[in-house]
Amino acid sequence: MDQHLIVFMKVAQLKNFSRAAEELHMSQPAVSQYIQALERELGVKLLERTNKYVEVNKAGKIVYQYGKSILREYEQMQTLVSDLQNEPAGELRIGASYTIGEYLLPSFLALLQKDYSAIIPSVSIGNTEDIGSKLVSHDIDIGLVEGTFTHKQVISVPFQIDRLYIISSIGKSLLKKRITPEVLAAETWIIREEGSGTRKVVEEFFEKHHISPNRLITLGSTQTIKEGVEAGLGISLLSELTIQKEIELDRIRRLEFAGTPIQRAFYVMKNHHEFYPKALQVFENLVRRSQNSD
Amino acid sequence: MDQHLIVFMKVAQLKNFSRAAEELHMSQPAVSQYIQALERELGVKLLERTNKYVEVNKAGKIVYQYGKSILREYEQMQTLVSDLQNEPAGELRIGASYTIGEYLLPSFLALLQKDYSAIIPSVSIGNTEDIGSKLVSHDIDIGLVEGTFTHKQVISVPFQIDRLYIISSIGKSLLKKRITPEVLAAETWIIREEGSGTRKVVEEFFEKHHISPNRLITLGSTQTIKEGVEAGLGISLLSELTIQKEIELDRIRRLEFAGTPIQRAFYVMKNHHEFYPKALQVFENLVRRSQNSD
DNA sequence: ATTAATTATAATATTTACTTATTGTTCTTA
DNA sequence: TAAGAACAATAAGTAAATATTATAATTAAT
Repeated sequence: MDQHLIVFMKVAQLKNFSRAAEELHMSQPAVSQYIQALERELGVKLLERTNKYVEVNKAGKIVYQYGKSILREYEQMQTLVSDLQNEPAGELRIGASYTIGEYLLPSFLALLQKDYSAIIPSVSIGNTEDIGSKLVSHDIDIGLVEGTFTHKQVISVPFQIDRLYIISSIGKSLLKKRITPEVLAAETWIIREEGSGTRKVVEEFFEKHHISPNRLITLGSTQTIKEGVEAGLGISLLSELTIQKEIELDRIRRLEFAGTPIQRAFYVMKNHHEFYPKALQVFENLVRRSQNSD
Repeated sequence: MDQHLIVFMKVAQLKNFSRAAEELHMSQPAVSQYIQALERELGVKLLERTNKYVEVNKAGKIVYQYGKSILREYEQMQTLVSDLQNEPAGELRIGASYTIGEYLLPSFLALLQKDYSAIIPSVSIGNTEDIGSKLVSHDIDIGLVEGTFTHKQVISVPFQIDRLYIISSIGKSLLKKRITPEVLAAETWIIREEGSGTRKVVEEFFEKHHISPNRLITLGSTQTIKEGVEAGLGISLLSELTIQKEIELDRIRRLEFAGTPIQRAFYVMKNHHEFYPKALQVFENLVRRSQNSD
C-alpha cells in the first residue's frame, strides 16, 4: 500500500517526524522525503513545521481524513482476501460497557482465544454512547452494550437477558420486613454515576414505583457499590452478573420485591456495512450463542 | 497513489495485460510484475490467466471492488485539496435524461465552459433510474432528470418547471374544433417508448382525462416524434423545450385544452455525501440559477 | 551564548521499478 | 498437424526511486 499516505498519517498523529520515523523503522530523512514527495504530488503543503511543533494545516486535515478512510479500506480488503484462504485472523476491536466488559467479556475472550488464537482482540470500555460513536467512526468493529444506539449506520441485536436485583447486606433489619415502595424509599440507595446504563435502570425503577429515596449515594464503580452494600452503607440495584460471588459467600442478599428482577437486554452493536470478516463472524456467533438470546 | 492497484484495476477492466500496458504507457512485463507483486503482497492469486482470457477470481473481485472505492477516494482527496488553492477544475461527470440532455444541458455546458474552462465535463444520458443508480455507484457526480429517485444515498431538488403541450401539425382539422377528451381519444397519438419520463406524463394524462386513444404509435426519439407530428401522422404531448423552433416556424401548433400545459419539475439529483468540490458547486449553482426554480 | 531538539539537505548506497529481448504457452487456421 | 498469432512470463540489464549516513540549519529553552 501507498507508503506516502502511511508515513503522512503517522507524522500527523505523532506531530513529530523523528518519532514517526522510529515507529515506522526508517530514518528521519526518509520521512522528510516522503512528506515532501506527497506535498509535491498534491501540489500543496500539508504540514506546518517548526522544530517545536508539527501541525497539519487545512489541506493536511483533508488528507488525514481521507487517508484514514483509504487505509482502513485497504486493511479491510486485505482481511477479506486473507479470509478466503486462511482461518479467522487479525485484529478484532471490541467495545463494551463496564458491566459487560468486566463480567461477561473475559469468558468470551477466553473462548475466542481457545479456538481462534490467530484473532487478536483489543477492548475499549465506555458507555453505550461512546461505543456507538466509536462504531460510527470505525474505531471499533463490534460493541457489546446495555442499551440501544440510534444511528442509521448502526444495528443493535439483543444477545442476552440480564436480571437486576435489589441487594442489601445480610445484617439489615430490612430483610425481615415485607418490602414495599415505602420501605425502599426509607433506605439509603447507592447508585452508579450519571451516564451509566445501570444508573438509568435504577432511575426508571424509582419512577415506575414512585419511589424517591431519602438518601442517594453515587459511586463510580460496581465494585465500590458492592463493598458499600456489604458494609451496610445502603442498598442498591445491580445485575445478577456482578453479585454472583457475594451471594454465594452470603455477604449480600437479594430482596424479594414484586417487579424484580428487572429484566433488560444486552445488545450486540455493529456497523451496518458490507465488511464482515471471519474474525467478526466468529466472535459474534460466540457472543450470541452465549446464552438464551433474541 | 499506489501504482499496484491502478495497474490491477486496468488489467481487470480490460482483461488483457498488453492492452493495459499500452493504456498506462508502460511495457507489458512491467504490468506482469505489478500484478505479481500485488498477488505476493496479498498472498493470493487475483487473476486467472491463460493466453486467451484474463479473469478476476474471487479474491480479485474483492480487490476490484475495494480498489474502485480506494482510488475514488484518492481522487476526491486530490480534488478537494486542489480546490483549496485553485479555481474549480477537474472532471465533472454529469448524468441527464434525454430531454434535458438534448435541450437544456448544451446551454449549461456552454456557460460552464465560458467561466470555468478548467472543468472538464462528461455527459451520460439515461432515464431517471439509470441516472439514479449511476449516482449511487459513483459513476457520475450529478444528475439532471425529470423524475425523482428514492434511495437513502441520493437527494433530489427541483430546479426548473417544465410545461408540456399537446401538439399537432398545422393542417389538422382538429385545430378548428373545441378540444374535448373525446376528440383527443379519436386521434392517433405518437408517444415515446416505455421508461421515458415523457411517456410517463402522457400515460398519466390519459388516465386523468379518461382517454384511451384509438391508435398509439411508439417512437424512440423526440426528434422522430416531432417529424411524425409535422407530417400529420398524429398528435403528441411534448415539453415546450423540444418544440420551440417548430412553433416559431409554424410547423406545429399547440392545442388548447383545459389541463394543459401539464407542469412537471426537473430535478437536480446528487449523492448525499461529504464530497462537494468546487466544480460540482459551480455547476449546481449554474443549473439552479437557470430559471425560476424551487 | 550554549545546548538540546528538531527538520532539511547532500551525498551515497541500495532497492525497486521499468525496459528490451526472449521464451514458453495456448489457441487458431490453413 | 504444422505454422502462425496472440499472449503472459522470465531474464538481464538499466533507470529511477527510495533508503541511509552524515551534516547543516533552525528554533526554543536554559
